[in-house]
Amino acid sequence: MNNIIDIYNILLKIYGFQYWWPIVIDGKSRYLEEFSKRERTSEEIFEICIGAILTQNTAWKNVEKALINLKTKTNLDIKKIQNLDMTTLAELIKPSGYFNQKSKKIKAFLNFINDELKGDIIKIKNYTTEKARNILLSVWGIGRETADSILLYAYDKPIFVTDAYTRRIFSRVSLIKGELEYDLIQKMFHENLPQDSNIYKEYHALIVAFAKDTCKKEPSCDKCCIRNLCNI
DNA sequence: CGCCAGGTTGTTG
DNA sequence: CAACAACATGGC
Repeated sequence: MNNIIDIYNILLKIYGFQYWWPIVIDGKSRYLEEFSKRERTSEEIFEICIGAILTQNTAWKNVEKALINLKTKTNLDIKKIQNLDMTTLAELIKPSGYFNQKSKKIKAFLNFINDELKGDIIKIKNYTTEKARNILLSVWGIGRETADSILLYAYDKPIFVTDAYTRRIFSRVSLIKGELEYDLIQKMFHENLPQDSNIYKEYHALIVAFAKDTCKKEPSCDKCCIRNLCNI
C-alpha cells in the first residue's frame, strides 16, 4: 500500500505516457517517444535548459513561441545567443513574459556555461547529482524547480521535480501537510518511488496533465480519477 | 474582462 | 524565516 505509487499508476493509466520534455521540431513543441529511450544531444540539453528558465510561472504555449523565435533567429546556438544584446534577446523571448528578467537569466546561464563549464554543456553529465544541483542553484535565476527540471529532463539525473501543481494535488489528497518545504516534498517522492529517472519524468509530467485537466485551482472532482483517495 | 500559467529574486518586519 | 511585491505575455 503506497499512495504515491498508486496515484502514479492511476494517472498513467488515464493520461498515458507524456514523453517529457518537449523539443521544438518543425516549428512546434513535440513530445516524442524516443526521448525516453536515448540520451539528449547537447543541442537538446541546451534547449531544455532555456525552456526551463522560460517556463517559470508561464504557460508552455507562450514558451513555445519564444523558443521558436530563438530557434528561427539563432538556431539555439549558444554563441549566437551570447552575441545578442539584451534588447534583442528580450524581444525574441517576449511572448514568454517577464522578458527582461528572463533575458538576464539566460545571459547568466550562458556565462555559467562559459565560465564554469568551459563552454561544454555536457560536462554536468559527469557530476554527481548533488554537485550538479548545487552548481545550477548557484546561477542567478535558477531556483530549485528549474534546476531539478534541467537535471532530470536534460541530464537524466534521478531527481524528482516538485512544483505548484504537486503541492496542490498532494495537499488535497493529504499526503502533504500544510505548506511543506520544496525539498521535503521532493524527499517524500524519492522515498516512495523507485530511484528511476524515467518514472520521475513521467510522474511529474502526469501531475501537470492531471492538474491542468482536473485538479485545477477550482477542481473538477466529478471527473477525478483519484477522488476516492482525496479528502475534498 | 479577469484569472492563471510547468517560479525566482529582492525587500521588509 | 515568513510574507509580500515585482516581474509580463497570451490563452481561455
